[in-house]
Amino acid sequence: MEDTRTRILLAAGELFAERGFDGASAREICERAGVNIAAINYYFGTKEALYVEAVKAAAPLFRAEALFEGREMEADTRSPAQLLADYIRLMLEHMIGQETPAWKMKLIMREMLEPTPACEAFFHQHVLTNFRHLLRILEGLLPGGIPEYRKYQIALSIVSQCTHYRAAGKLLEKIIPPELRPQFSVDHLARHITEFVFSALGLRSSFVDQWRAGKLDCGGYADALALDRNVKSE
Amino acid sequence: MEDTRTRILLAAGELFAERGFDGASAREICERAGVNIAAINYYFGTKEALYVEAVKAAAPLFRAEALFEGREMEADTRSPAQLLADYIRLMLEHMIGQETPAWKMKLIMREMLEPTPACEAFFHQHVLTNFRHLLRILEGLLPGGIPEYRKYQIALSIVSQCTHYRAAGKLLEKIIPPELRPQFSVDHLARHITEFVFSALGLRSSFVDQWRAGKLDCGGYADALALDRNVKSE
DNA sequence: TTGCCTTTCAATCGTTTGTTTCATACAATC
DNA sequence: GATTGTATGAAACAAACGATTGAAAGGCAA
Repeated sequence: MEDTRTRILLAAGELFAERGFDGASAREICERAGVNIAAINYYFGTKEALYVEAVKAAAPLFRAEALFEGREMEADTRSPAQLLADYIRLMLEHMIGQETPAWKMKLIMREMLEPTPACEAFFHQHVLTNFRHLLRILEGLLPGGIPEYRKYQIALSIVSQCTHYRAAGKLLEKIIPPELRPQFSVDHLARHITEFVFSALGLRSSFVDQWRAGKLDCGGYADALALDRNVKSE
Repeated sequence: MEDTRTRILLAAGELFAERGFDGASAREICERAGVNIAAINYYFGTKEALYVEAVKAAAPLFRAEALFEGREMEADTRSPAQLLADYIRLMLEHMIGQETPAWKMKLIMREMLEPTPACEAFFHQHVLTNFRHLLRILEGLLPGGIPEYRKYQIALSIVSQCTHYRAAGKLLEKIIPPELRPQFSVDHLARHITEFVFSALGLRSSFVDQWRAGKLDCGGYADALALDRNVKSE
């Protein structure tokens, strides 16, 4: 039955994400899946092969290509600023959104922290294409003369802010006071990070004004948080 | 001999950081330490107790108090901007600097990603005090009327950029082209992140000008990277 | 029914795990 | 020199691990 294979893969993904490769025993995986221990050997061969399949099942989430799904690359009328805003929101949705299964992103973050030899090449390619997408978006925003390393630094400053909320997830739950937690939803964080990045890039005169005026769509917010209206202006 | 205990603790710290609690076997730890297996029981009781000791040995690194070492809190003449610049640099030095043992920060990041029940309370307290230090620095920079959640968002945007270079360390080595790698030293990153954050906070008119004029010390840099001089100005 | 192939199951394989035991070696104290 | 407390070492403990086996069960065509 194909259903058995799927159940194993799901249970394995959840447990691998929760406790890592060594922490999740084959017996517990099969117990959660409600199948016999031998099934993991029958369908996947070894536990390691099962792990690779679980990572491969989770990795497609981590794609910036989703930004362009349903659109033609050339016919895309979005401004570079809107593209960056969409990118940030897409990342955050994957990180802390409810739609995508939590275990998939957990497993991917685990693979980022310490790459498994079995998944290394495959996974590296996935992350690299995603990162290059962001670099291309930035090239539309930044002037041509900007040195290459600066693009990398800026890109990493952007992705780090997004990934941090899953990387340090358990810890943040305890650091952030409960009454402040509503301000750390996908919507709120997407708005904050986008505004933070735009402001850092000195794009306030044009893009952030559009942003504030509601001409850029990101999370359906209309009101402005007015970052630098509150900031000390000397 | 006290030396044996120390050797075990060091070997355990390195191996726990490398492969996690489950991945590092007690036999391998003792083999690396050059002691008998029974020594881990003799000095620490259980493997778990040894892990706790290893984390406790590594955690003191993660302190913002180091910013003020050798100074009197009240007599500190540094401006809030300089304090933030120092904070960023201190974090980065701990993350990717050569002075502090790499395994200590690896172990701490591992504990951040998935807190061990044994270390949870102890570790939480450590991170929290560090985070509150950053919040206090920000309060000196930002106006009084700014909402609390904004301070948290900004603080997290800052720490995420610093921690990211260790959290995704192995992966970044493959993403960043070799010829660009010199630009990702502690000095270069401290400068980039500080400037990125200052610019984002709208502190360009005062602090960043001082920064560019070399009046703020951070990493000994004198030349300006001139972020927004390169940025498209429409 | 019969035969055949796929799937599931209980039982067990050889390792490796963390932990413990007991005997020994060392150094200091009486 | 005998004794005591500390430290180390080789061996073995039960338990859990991943992997495998051979038999049983199920479905399906002939």
